[in-house]
Amino acid sequence: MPSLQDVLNTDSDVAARTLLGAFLERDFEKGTAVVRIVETEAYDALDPASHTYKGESLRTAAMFGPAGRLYVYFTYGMHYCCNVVTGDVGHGAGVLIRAVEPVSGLELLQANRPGRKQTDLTNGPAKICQALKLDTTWNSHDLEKSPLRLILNPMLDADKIVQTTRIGISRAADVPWRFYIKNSPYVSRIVTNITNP
DNA sequence: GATAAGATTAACT
DNA sequence: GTTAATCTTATCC
Repeated sequence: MPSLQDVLNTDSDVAARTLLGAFLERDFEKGTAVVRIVETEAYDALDPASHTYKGESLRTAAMFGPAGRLYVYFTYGMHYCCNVVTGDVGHGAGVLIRAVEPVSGLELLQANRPGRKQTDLTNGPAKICQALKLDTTWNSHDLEKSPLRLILNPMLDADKIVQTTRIGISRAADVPWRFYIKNSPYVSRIVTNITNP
């Protein structure tokens, strides 16, 4: 059984496909919630859209660490977003988790985002961090370990995956490194830009 | 020291 | 569809 680090020590666009369908298990005081990853985006050190493009900084240090760890950043003055680190140590790359769907422990997630419809609970990168209660103190957390574990599942068939350009970026906006599971009601937005329909 | 932009969301027209 | 909220970081005087 290969370790998480072994599987994710690869190009971030490959890892972004691999992570579709994977589970995240989050232990809270009141129980465990499980979610399934349905939308990802890849970022790489050679990619002008990546936080790591201009080299390592205090903020991005986690992305330069070993694969299979967490990178959480704070943005727009109020939101956190989480990534799975990929590639070699010293190479700043990772996969942004853009949307997940609840598998179990739904009420634990709802408690963190009260009043939201079920499909609005985790269909965006900052919503996921709210529902799973993640902030920058989780930077570099090893995803093999509780209370937040990443469990990989077999790679989905290519015909279940849709590939498009990434959302909410201005640089390298033409790079088709967004991936999501076809027909998932939890994907963060309607797609206008399908590369592999 | 000042300023602008940002891997977003929710509320509004 | 448009826009306010809100603050860290990078870049530019």
